[in-house]
Amino acid sequence: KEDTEYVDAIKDDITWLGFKWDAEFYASDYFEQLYLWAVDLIKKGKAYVCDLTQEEISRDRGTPQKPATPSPYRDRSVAENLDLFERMRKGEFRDGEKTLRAKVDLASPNMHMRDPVMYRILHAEHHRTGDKWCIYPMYDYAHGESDSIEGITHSICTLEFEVHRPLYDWFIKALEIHAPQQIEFARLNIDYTVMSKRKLLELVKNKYVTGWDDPRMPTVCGLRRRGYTPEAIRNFAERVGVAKRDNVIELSLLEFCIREDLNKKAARVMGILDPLKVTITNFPEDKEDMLEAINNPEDETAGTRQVPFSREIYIERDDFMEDPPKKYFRLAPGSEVRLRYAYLITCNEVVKDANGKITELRCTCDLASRGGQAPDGRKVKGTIHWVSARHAVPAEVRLYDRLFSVPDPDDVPEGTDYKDNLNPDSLKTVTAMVESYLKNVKIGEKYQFERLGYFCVDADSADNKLVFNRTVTLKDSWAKQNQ
RNA sequence: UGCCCUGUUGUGUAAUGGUAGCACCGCAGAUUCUGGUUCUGUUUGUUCGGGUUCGAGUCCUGACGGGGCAACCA
Repeated sequence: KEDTEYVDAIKDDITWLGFKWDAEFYASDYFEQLYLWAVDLIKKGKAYVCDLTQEEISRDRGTPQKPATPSPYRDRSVAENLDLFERMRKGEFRDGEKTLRAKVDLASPNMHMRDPVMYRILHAEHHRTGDKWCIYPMYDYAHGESDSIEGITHSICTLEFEVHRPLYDWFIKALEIHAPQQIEFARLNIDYTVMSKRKLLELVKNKYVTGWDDPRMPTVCGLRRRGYTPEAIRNFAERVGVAKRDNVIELSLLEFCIREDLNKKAARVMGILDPLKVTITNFPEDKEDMLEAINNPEDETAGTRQVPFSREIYIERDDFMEDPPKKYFRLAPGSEVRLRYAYLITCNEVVKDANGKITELRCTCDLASRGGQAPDGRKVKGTIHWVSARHAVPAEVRLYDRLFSVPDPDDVPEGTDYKDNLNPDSLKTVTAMVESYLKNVKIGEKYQFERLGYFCVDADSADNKLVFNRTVTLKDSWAKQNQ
């Protein structure tokens, strides 16, 4: 019954990724044919009704080295099997009382060949067939036969079904029907990331994350909300390739793909995640200067915008150091930097509170450097981003980190639950000051906050509140050499 | 101690029996009003041992490593 919820979600994801499908098929549409074929197998002496319980079947299955012990019902007559199977369908038995089993090979080293169950009794409502059926085919029986009905030539699935292929082929051959070919490939893994649906479901159920579309989830809808684009994901998949060997892809490849795409598309914008007030002492109190900023240097057609500048601005706290190391290009006492698109400023005074925390910088600017270029042609190495204090608007910004704090969440030390390694700092929310230009953004739009990273307007930003999810940080060679 | 799958740079993926290539990562430079982008250069690889061959990542053989399999789940 809840099946449709997942089916619909998958359809949404596929559509969003940019794919279409010709037609939809449901295994349940084939229940009648599957039933007829099962009868056919009974008649051929290749299937029988078994009264053993689940536990008994499991107990008698043997081990890879030791053959299974035959079910006492294995040699029932065709007539009796036919009668019993029909009565199973009619609902004369309770759940689990009987099964239909294929008569294959009890000594096979492949456990799936040891008389697998084809049908079990389940008095349950089906989301498509309602209460028409009380016996349902098992995956191994339904899979190949459905493929055959649909005229499939190549049936692609993941590696864990490799051992099922002999059985897949066995049913097709026994039924003498069109033979599709099953081909397996390795699933995609990403380092530091849980990909198991079972485990992700637990994270959702137990509210470790806000839902399947939590921006930290490695789901399509999660990536989407995080700001990943279909193009980037498709590109990623293409670069990863398909093969049969197990793989673990480095997260950096995914990040490369999204940066590559967003670099071309995302409008540049200025925002300050951790504001530090700067007063330009020689800038008139009431003056408002409008400066021209380029929206996207990678895309001429994106045009320009006007950015207001005034006496009081905010800069990133990281962009000032009182006692800078050798190669620090940004603001420091006595040093000069460029405020992007605005003026060259020099820091003269550092104001601190009682605890010694820096609360304000007092700077002077070169009024002749309006636009960012000094008339005398002198060069400054550093250019930092800023926002006019008077004009800036607050925004909630969510910074995401890896959900897990171990290299491989699927390979945690013995005895620990993988959830014990959840990273408590995987979500950090800060109040940022962003340029007023962002007041009218739409949900889903992507921006690059200059020097900070790519951000996506979140679906939560309803009631006039600006909410951004950080998609991915910019590459930062300075941070790297200083870690 | 059964059967199946699989071993190519740090990662992923190519190479009719004929120069081991591509991308990411890393490193080094150049350009730059984003320490971004772009551009250039660059380190590192066929798991091991036999065999066939003029020639083996590729074929044969033996070992070793990794993964999977014993649900009335899919």
